[in-house]
Amino acid sequence: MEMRHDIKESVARRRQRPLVLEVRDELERMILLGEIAAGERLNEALLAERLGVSRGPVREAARSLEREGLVEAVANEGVYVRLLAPQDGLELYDLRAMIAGYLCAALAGRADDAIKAELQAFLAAMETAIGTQDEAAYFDLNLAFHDRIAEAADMGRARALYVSLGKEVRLMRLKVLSGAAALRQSNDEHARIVAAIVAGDVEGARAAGAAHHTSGKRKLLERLRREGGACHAPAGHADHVPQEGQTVTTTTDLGRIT
Amino acid sequence: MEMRHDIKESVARRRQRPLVLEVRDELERMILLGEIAAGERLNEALLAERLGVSRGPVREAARSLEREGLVEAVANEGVYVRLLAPQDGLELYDLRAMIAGYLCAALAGRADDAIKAELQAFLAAMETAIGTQDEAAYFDLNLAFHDRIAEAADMGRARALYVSLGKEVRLMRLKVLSGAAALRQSNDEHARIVAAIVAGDVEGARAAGAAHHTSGKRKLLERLRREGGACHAPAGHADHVPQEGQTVTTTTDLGRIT
DNA sequence: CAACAGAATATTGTTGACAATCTACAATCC
DNA sequence: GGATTGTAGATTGTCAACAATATTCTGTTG
Repeated sequence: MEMRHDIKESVARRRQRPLVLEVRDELERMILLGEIAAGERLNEALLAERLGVSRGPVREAARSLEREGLVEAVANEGVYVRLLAPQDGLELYDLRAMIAGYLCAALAGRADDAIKAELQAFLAAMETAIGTQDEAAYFDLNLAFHDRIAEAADMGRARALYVSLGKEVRLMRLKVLSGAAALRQSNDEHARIVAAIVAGDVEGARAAGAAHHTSGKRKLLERLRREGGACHAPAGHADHVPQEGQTVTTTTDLGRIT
Repeated sequence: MEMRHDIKESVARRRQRPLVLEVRDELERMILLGEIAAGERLNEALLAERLGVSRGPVREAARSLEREGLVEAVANEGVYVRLLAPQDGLELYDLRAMIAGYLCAALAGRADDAIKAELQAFLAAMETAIGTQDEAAYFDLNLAFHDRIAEAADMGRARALYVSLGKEVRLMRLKVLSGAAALRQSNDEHARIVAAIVAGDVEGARAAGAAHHTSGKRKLLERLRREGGACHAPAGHADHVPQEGQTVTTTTDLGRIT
């Protein structure tokens, strides 16, 4: 009896991820890549048809994304891609800086030689990307570098938060890692983080990890001062998003802008 | 036409809330109060029947709770109330301490006389509760006090995180606010927070807010040393462990269940 | 008696249909 | 003309049935 194929098929089917996971990933991808713009509404029926599933999994995926902060649901109206106000963005950077510092500190207290070497290899690879002016490669390496730190720190909730907040930040569609000078500064900060982790300097690692993200916030502040407006062009149908144009204040070491 | 405010409010209230919100609140209540024990599975059909709805809203509510960290879904098997390991609890306290410090610092930089007076009134009320040894009242006041700080700090994401992490902590079912000495120490720490906020001392408020939560972590550590075991008495049915080949329904590592 | 295959049962995964609600636009009135 | 009301279409909210999968039970076999 020809069983091989049947068995393989059976195993494949058993490992099939529930549709809601596929849908969630796809929606997240579309949102993060801007294929669905900030402030835009997610049409359940349309998305379901395009993805070849029914509306049930789409609705579940939307609820999941809602709790993660990528979309916002309005009763009897629909779910919208979140449109962040400038002060929301600043807050996200603050939170992310704190958690990054926490993760770096945790890793500094438990890092073994293997992870230390791995992080130093990341540094070298990013240095190479800077040399060849390959910004796309640097971007990917940068992402992998930070995720590796979060993973190695072995802090489940903090890592999840860090990743989740990173996705929220991407809603603003800022291109901060652009230009040779920015890359240069970024990897210098990376080097300080790695040095502190390698030295087992817990507080130094915390400070370096937080500072690296705070510099991203500084770039956002500069852009806000220059452009003065919202982070993203407000779509016509985003009335439910709080967007009062009040003065942005922040309580970190960067002082406050008025 | 001049429509009175209470009428508009009444109409708004009558406007039916989607079932998924009601179900989510009810499930959250049941989990937080321990009516569904940690590690226990949520039976969709049973819950739907008990709540008088169909399974759709129950599933959506579960997805929502999953992203919040209260439950964990396993593909083709069900969603379980999260069972926290001791180290997960410690991590939650750390995160909560950081965010509380952030919120207190933000409030110290923007507090007006009204909120300052309000916080001092909270202090006095909690002092009274200590005097009459009314632990239940102190518990409620304590909750309201911290939520008021989070609200007044006007940091949307940080506040949501603070509240959400607070619920996760409750999964461990610890009774830290018990005994006259504990209440005494707790309100002394509250007083330091309020003093820093009233003085507009941003960094002092951050430190006091963080320290207050760190002392909760210390109590958890003491208990762990004394009892040596898990945070929660392991029920016989609560030893569910996701195994190889199962699709754990989360894209991010939401921590382990043990 | 232990181990195993297979049926029976319970539970989750998914779907399409129907009801409730909102939005857009045309008809009506002042 | 501008505001208001009513209607049609689109979209979300909810449900119950069916399919796929996991679990439990049971009889069989070594």
